[in-house]
Amino acid sequence: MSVREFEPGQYILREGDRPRYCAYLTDGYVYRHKIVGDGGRQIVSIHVPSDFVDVQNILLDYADHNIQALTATTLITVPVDDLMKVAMEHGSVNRALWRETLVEASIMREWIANIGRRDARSRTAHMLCEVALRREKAGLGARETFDLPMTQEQLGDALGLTAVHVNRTLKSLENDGLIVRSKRSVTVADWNGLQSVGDFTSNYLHFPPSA
Amino acid sequence: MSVREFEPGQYILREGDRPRYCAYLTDGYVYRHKIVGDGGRQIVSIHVPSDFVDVQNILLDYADHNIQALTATTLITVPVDDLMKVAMEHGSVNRALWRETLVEASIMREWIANIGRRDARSRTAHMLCEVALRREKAGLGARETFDLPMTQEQLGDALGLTAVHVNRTLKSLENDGLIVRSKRSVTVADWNGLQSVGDFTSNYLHFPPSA
DNA sequence: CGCAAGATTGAAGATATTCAAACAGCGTGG
DNA sequence: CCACGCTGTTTGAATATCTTCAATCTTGCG
Repeated sequence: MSVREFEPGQYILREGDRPRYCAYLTDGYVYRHKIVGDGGRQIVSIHVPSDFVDVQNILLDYADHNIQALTATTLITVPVDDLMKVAMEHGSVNRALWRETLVEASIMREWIANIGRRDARSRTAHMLCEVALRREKAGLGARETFDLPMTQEQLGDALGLTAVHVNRTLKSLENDGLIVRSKRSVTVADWNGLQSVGDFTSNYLHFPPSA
Repeated sequence: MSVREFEPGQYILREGDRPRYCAYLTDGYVYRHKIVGDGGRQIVSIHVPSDFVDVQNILLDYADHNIQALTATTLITVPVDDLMKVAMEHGSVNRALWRETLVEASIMREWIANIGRRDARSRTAHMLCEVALRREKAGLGARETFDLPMTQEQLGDALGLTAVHVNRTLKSLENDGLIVRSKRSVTVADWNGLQSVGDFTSNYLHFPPSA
């Protein structure tokens, strides 16, 4: 295995590529996205440190989506074949990796519901809650304060909205005292309120039962 | 393992339940869905015979979504523990099951993109193409003709639309000669056209290379 | 300083929803 | 056999939400 650094915006894997490495994210944000016919882009997942970002492709012959660095990131990469070998020899590794992909799938289901059935305000609040909580659980600081290094364009691509509408939505959340923005960092001013607006519960994240 | 029959609408697993069985679908349609705060429902996947419908929950402690029979269905169920035991002892079973969950995850990514970035017409066409092709690959007949036993309400829940809008959208596709409807079955009148409107390519389904 | 990328705002327009009503198909019971 | 009721479909009109277009403003940075 080896440590690799990526620049903001740099592609880690492109759609159609054959995955060779599996990567564990130690620092920075990474996201996956797909491009649709009219040129639109949809971000399908966001990753925080301690996520595996390429197990999804481990058993598939080619990538069905792009993986890109959002910020400067550090990844630990392991050749797919080696990882599979270890997984096959050690049931616990196998189960852990598999479980990771299942949790990811659960998050994707929630995204489908979020994008399909919640309006812009609720949808945006929901996603802020998710990122906040996943960062907190990864030991990256309290849920109330975190850097959200995404442009409004990128947020729109993640939420199925336009950048303009994201702007108005964030403003609305801020006006209601739910969040505070300064530059590109977000502070949750009212966690319960945000959670309520976002119709958010953390069940789907399948956090292991805390000790 | 045992064979179980379900009535249309019957729940196979409910959100919050502890999954005990893993099921292989031999006959009928099954779908998964989540309920959001305002009572809205979002279908997050549709299953055709030859799909495993409960591997997603196999390593998770409780179900994060509901699984429901769309039509009368036949499932072969295997206790989760037994299946895991077999998977741990046989690498090929392990890989096959895992791969199945990864393909499902890929389909969910496409759904996110479909709902997030395509308009109603394109979105609807895309889903028709997906179901048509998955049925065909499962040996259930040519892609051009298949029963679509979903109500427009259910279609709406799958597409993130209202039933009313689904109705207008289907009419529009029919008026353009892309599909023909009679009762609740759909015929694809112009596969290439539908595929084009739906911005559909089958890459994300990860069909094994045909012999 | 001056550029470039991103954020913000307004106005107009498109897309989808909501509400309401009418209609069709189908199984049940008289 | 037909009436009834139920579920689902279809249609229209009004409305809400989100997008598009375009301009202005802000911020970071060479």
